Amino acid sequence: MTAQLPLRIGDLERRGLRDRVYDLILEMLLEGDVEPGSRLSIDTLAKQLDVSPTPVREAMVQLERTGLVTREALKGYRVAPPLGPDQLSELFDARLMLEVEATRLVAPRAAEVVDDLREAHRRHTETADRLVEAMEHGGDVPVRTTHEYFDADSAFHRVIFEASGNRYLLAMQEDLGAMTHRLRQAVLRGTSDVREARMEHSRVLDAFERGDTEAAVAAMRAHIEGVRTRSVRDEQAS
Amino acid sequence: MTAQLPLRIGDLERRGLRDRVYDLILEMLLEGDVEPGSRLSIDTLAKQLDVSPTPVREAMVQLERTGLVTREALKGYRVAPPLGPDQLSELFDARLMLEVEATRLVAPRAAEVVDDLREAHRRHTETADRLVEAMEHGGDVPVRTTHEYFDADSAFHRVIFEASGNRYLLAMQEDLGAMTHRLRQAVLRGTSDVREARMEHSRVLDAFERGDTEAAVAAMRAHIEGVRTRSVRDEQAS
DNA sequence: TCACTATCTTTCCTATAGGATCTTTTCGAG
DNA sequence: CTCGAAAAGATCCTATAGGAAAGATAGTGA
Repeated sequence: MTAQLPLRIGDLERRGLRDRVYDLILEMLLEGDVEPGSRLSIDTLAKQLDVSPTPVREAMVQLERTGLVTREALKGYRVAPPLGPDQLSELFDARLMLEVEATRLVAPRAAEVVDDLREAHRRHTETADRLVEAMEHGGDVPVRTTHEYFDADSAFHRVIFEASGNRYLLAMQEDLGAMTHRLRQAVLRGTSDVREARMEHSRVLDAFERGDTEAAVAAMRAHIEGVRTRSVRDEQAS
Repeated sequence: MTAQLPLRIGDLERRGLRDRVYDLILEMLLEGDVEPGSRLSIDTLAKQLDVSPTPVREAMVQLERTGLVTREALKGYRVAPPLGPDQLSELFDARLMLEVEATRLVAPRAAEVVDDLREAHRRHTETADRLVEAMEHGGDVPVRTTHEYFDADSAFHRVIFEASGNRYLLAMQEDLGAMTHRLRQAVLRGTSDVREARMEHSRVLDAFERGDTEAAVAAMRAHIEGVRTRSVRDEQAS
């Protein structure tokens, strides 16, 4: 986050070229400026990033597991098609299960995480305000602003999963994270969505501060269902 | 399953060398004849399988995601260490969540799956009987017998997940599947374990046949908790 | 005897090259 | 003009080779 990350690599910073290539391609995909269904040529990507095909190939295997790209043997990789209605429904069912379970695990030890959660919520509110302002101001919303908002949103949920102390739950959440992220940027339409999300997060935080486990679970459930409702609505609108 | 699968490859059967290499290494790991913590050299594996390092490397990336192998950048891959007590606990928490949720999703449509479930249970019972007989007979139990038993066990649970109609749930279950499998073979000690597991499966099937959702969920929960109890007991015994 | 260093070996990691396969384009026949 | 087939191009896939880093071993000094 210095000034403007170059697409070239050049210096491998002590953790393998494969991981850097993975990050770059992931960012490219999440940025959203690639057409779903379009081909992702190994050789082309390798030339663009100025590396050999081997690390690109490894990164693609990793990406395949996230569901962001699809692979057909001997035919290459493609950007995954957008989520259909049924896929959307399944995704939210799975996410609801995960978030509820994580909340239920963490809430009894609410005191240990409430500080981190409050800080995450503060950041989320801050970025949300900035985003709403930018949207109301008219014109194009800076990519950076939406990016920060999404990051803050993810961070809020991640606080809970990391505190759950269950590495498998965390891994599952991160697996779904990529899909969820892709969904988010496709959805975000009006300022009301942002306001509602902020309010729902606030209710979760309140329940944690009061140490009320059942209320926390209920609030989290309501939040995920809220996201689902808004997503489906925007899906149908388009 | 013709007669004796050769370690060499030779003919690539229309789905990429990478996938075949993955299957072979996976089987080798699940077979259990590799020491946890031992190194998995890319080049050595490539020579053993008579392929180049590239497809081996891709397969390892895939295996890394399953948790069966660990990777340290610039240091190579290792067979994952055995599950510690806390890891065991987390694994069962996660699996309990998944199995309960899947059961809850499927049970209302029990009629659609009860046939498959009954058949899976029949196979499980059959292999269990064979395994118990072999164990009581004394001497070494054939690898094939235990393998068939584990497969039948997995298949029983898979019926439910596939019927859930949620691809993310299924994917999560398969992710945990590798760890679960590794656990199983480390645990299996007495014939009572097999009998208890068979009984618990039977109760799940009964509840499905009666169309009683809550009973099915309770039976599944009891089953997973039973496996957990037996695993922890055997863990402490060793 | 112990600790430290330098060298050597092993292994990972990346790059380049060539064979096999799929896609596209072009040409010809109906 | 439409359809089918063949050839050219692009791409995936695998193999081989070489540079770089980590680990092991032997040797020297305190």
